Amino acid sequence: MWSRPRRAPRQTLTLERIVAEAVALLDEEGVTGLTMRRLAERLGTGSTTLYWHVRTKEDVLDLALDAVFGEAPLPAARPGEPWHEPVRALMGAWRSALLRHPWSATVLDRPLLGPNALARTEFLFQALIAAGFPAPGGAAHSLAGFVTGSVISQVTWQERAGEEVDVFLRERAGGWPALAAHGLAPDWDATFAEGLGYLLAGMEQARS
Amino acid sequence: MWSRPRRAPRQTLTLERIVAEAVALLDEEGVTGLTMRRLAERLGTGSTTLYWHVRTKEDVLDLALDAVFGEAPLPAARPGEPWHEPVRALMGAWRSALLRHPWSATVLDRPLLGPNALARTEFLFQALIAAGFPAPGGAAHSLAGFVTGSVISQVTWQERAGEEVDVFLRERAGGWPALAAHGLAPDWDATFAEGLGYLLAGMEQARS
DNA sequence: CTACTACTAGACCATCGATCCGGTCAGCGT
DNA sequence: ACGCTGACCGGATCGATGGTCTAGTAGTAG
Repeated sequence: MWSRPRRAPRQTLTLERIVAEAVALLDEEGVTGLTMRRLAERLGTGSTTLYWHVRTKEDVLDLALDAVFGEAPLPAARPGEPWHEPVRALMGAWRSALLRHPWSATVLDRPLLGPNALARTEFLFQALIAAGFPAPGGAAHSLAGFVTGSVISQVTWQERAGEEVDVFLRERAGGWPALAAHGLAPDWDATFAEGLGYLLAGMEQARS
Repeated sequence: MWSRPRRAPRQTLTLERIVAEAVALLDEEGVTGLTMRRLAERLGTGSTTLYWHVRTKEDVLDLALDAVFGEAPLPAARPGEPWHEPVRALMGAWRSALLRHPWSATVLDRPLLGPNALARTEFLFQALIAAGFPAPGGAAHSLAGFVTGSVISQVTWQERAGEEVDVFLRERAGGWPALAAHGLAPDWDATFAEGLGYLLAGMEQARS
């Protein structure tokens, strides 16, 4: 998607409108509710028309996902603050944006090559370099992967784990005593903060 | 899926055979290649028959994914070893199993409630408790999320990032200098080990 | 032998992503 | 003034999919 050139617009139906409506539709009905026909209908056009602006449905998802990344603000640099502050802020904003659109978790299995995603990745690399990591690749990928994994875990448990699953787990809790005692219904925000803290602490230790 | 009872078998076509063939088909053709019809055909039966053993296609994916988790061996306890050794071994095996079946990354957005996945999660919790973490929930979820995210990152970059994407990124590398300099074509094994090291180091620090 | 249940399958349905082909309309060179 | 080109639109349609309806068959318990 990102590597193909854009066309010159005539501005009746624009890529921007398509993406905005796609995000709205995804928010309302989830990933299975996104159909080219339904999306076209909401835009007051035919499904065929979409294919002039977009090559496949995958393109729509790529664009929608990058729009979500765009919601995560890049932290402003405050001189004198410890290096991990902007990193923590970025990862938190990253996570929040994804959680605000839970369908995004289902769709994270694609390369994040949109401009918004790349800008945030670049920010992360720069922050780590400024912090004194000469080879920030491992740290950056770890942080990004951690956010991705955390969001997916949380969303799948929250969304899919309804009554049925809960009952099932508690019924057989005897088979998984430690998990049942400490793993069910976690405080997701706290869990994320804790894990991010571990990562950053380990990185701080390796830095010095 | 996991919360529904099994039927008594007559053993011509069994759930086990279905799952094994599903994994094989997924390995060969990826997640888009898994069709109820194709799966049935490979099993020498009609697609309708599958629906007697399985309620939806989602069930097949649940089962296939749990079969993959089953490939990760549970580390044997060796007395006297540091607490993070079995944890590191488990996470490595977990990751390896998923990477051996790259389609699993596309399918990780579902609750991991199969017996194999739960057994490994339970092992993780117990190892952390034995290590002295009184409330291992945060640490365990962090580790699990980290593995999930790492695998997804690696698979998507490796699979989808072909020639086109590579060229695209290097062309515009000027826009993301730090990323281009340190983030492309990483050594995935080393990156995973590094990130896991950060996590474990941070946890060790919090423990003491 | 009968009845029951495990199990199989063909025909069929709605729906989906995507394409074919035929249009419409704005702007620009002449 | 004119017509042509290319941006843009959409109805009809294709092949395929997940899933159901209905009608069976075969092994087995009584």
